[in-house]
Amino acid sequence: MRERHRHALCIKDALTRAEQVCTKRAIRLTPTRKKVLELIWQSHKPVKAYDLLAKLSTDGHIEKPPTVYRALDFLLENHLIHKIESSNAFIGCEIDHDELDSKFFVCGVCDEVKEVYEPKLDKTLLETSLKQGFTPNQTTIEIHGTCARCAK
Amino acid sequence: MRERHRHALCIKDALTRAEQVCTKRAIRLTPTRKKVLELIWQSHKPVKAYDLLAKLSTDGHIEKPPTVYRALDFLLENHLIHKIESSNAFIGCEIDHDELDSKFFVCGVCDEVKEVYEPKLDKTLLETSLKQGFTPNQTTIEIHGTCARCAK
DNA sequence: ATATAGGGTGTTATGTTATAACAATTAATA
DNA sequence: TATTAATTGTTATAACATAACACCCTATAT
Repeated sequence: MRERHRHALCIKDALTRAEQVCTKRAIRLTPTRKKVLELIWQSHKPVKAYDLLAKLSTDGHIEKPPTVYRALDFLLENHLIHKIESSNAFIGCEIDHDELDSKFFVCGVCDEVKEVYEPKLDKTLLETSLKQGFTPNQTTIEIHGTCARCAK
Repeated sequence: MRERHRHALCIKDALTRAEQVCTKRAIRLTPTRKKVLELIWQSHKPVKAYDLLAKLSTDGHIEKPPTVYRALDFLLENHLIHKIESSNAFIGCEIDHDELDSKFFVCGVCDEVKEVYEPKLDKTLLETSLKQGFTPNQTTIEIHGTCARCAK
């Protein structure tokens, strides 16, 4: 957890934003979807689908894969979470952005992921694309390394 | 296939480079590893591990997953191929570069992937990292969209 | 030439990640 | 309140990847 980081607020904010987005788009944040989003937001580390599945399951009832993958698909489509492709795991969306520009720093020591907003990088990416005659519509930008805290 | 693109030369060049790299590093490009590299280089589209496995198998003999994954691991470690994380597939390395800076354009129409060398993008990525206090050691940069030919 | 150490391969089994297909239920709407 | 569209439940399986151990080459040192 970051110093001076009140994570409970992160979770609360994320859920509030999700509610707003869903209301605005007239789509439903059903209990399962909300629960999955909450579970993902328990930390800033990406979460695996089958770990979510385990957490959704109780003594009495074991959830099956489609339950969690459907919730994940919904949350992904609505940009409430992202998938970290290089680790097959999911993380809450921290930023209000369009589809193109998700960029993640993945720390190999603490496993936390930070999503950044960086127009300059977007600009360079777009320029590079245009130079190739390429029309981008979705990017996977995942930078693995060591975060500032872990480097100390 | 690109216009004026003699793909047989691509394959030949790739294999020649691989031989050179292996000689230089005193490592062995065994028949299986070479065959896998050749199969990957059959096109500029990323290839799935189990498709390689099928191609390695003959009427008389079915190869098993470890055979192909070991060859892939070897080729990845020596930067002779890359993994496209967002599609769980593998592609020949087109560029002489250090570990940090693989960047791919993935066309959603023809499925071809182009690896680019773009120091300016590296520079911006590094600046963005430093701004976060982040020490990068490996990047996943995969831009999905439509390539120039397919856009016509 | 031959012992041996290390790298490479064969094989079985299993672990991990994700989706197809169809039935049943619930919510929105006419 | 009947209809329809969206959501969920359930079974099965597809797709992707590795662990573990036995065996076999091949390089090298004696």
